[in-house]
Amino acid sequence: MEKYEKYIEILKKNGMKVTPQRIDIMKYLDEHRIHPSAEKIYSDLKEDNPSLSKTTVYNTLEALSEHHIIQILTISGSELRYDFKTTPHHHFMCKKCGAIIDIDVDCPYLGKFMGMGHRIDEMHGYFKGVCKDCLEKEGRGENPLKTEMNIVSEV
Amino acid sequence: MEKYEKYIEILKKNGMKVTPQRIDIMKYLDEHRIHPSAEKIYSDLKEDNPSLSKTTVYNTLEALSEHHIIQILTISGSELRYDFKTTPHHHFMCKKCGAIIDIDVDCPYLGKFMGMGHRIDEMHGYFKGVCKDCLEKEGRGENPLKTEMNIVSEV
DNA sequence: ATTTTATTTTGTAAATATTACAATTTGAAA
DNA sequence: TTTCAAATTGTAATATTTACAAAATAAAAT
Ligand SMILES: [Mn+2]
Ligand SMILES: [Mn+2]
Ligand SMILES: [Zn+2]
Ligand SMILES: [Zn+2]
Repeated sequence: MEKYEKYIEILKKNGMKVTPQRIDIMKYLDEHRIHPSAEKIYSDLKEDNPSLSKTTVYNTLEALSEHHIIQILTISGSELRYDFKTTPHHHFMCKKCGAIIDIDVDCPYLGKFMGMGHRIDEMHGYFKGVCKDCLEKEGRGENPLKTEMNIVSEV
Repeated sequence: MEKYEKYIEILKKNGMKVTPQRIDIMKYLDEHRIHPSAEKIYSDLKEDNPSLSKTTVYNTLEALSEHHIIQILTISGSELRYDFKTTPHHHFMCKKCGAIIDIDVDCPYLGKFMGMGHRIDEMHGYFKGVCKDCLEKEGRGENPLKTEMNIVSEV
């Protein structure tokens, strides 16, 4: 795995200095599409680079997101999660196991919102519930949404 | 303003004890549809009830959300915001002034997601940008989304 | 109306995530 | 090679949320 060129390219294209920490963090996000937290990125990368600072992780994530190289997900509510993929897509979070997975659809409402006069910079579609794997382990249980809206299709 | 009956009804219907603090918090959320934070609810209500505890605010918000009397928004990323309205709708947050406003649309993807085998309990549509008012004060500026996807309609 | 009891409220302390800051290091331009 | 703005590091501070135990109280039982 010696493919750093990809990340160096991206950094240079954005006028950012190329540092080993930035390359490591980008590579980690690119190869771990689980939308990890800053803490997970830090603790995993620290194994191979013990001098890595948590502040560097936060600084880097902030810088990358400002350049739209990564996007920040607020789906969890307790910690920010980071996504190497910046093209619009939705996310599902399992409240049992914490997994966050991509849902590849694009939102049909963007045009409508633009017409309201606001400037839209980001859009996030978040769904929360219990994932297929967890359901198979623990049973399907109740679906709170069903009581409050009409479900289009049931599995 | 002596309409506590509404909130008492809701609490009783959900098998929750009726307390003045819970009534105050529900009434506040019902009458302040700005999706306030726990801190804002606390500091505003504390003026009329100086013995109110912040823990009570958090406990109450947690209890109300578990009974689906309110919903929790993770749109901000730095603090949770609370919404008395629980029927599905989207939100827009202005990154300049912090305002969060309702967008009344419903998501056409719910059926598709259900078909994937996950149990969906919540859905959140979050849009972020700069609101109309802030734009009029400070100019429209750049729209980062425009570079990454095709905008359907521009104002 | 009084007693009883499980629940709620309260205040403080602890936990967690994130940011601020100053000293040191370093990437890259000169 | 020298220079220097920018990045990294470690620590301290901040902010939000949760844990916990004692006191208060809503509501059920008497
Ligand atoms: Mn994603
Ligand atoms: Mn709302
Ligand atoms: Zn799961
Ligand atoms: Zn605004």
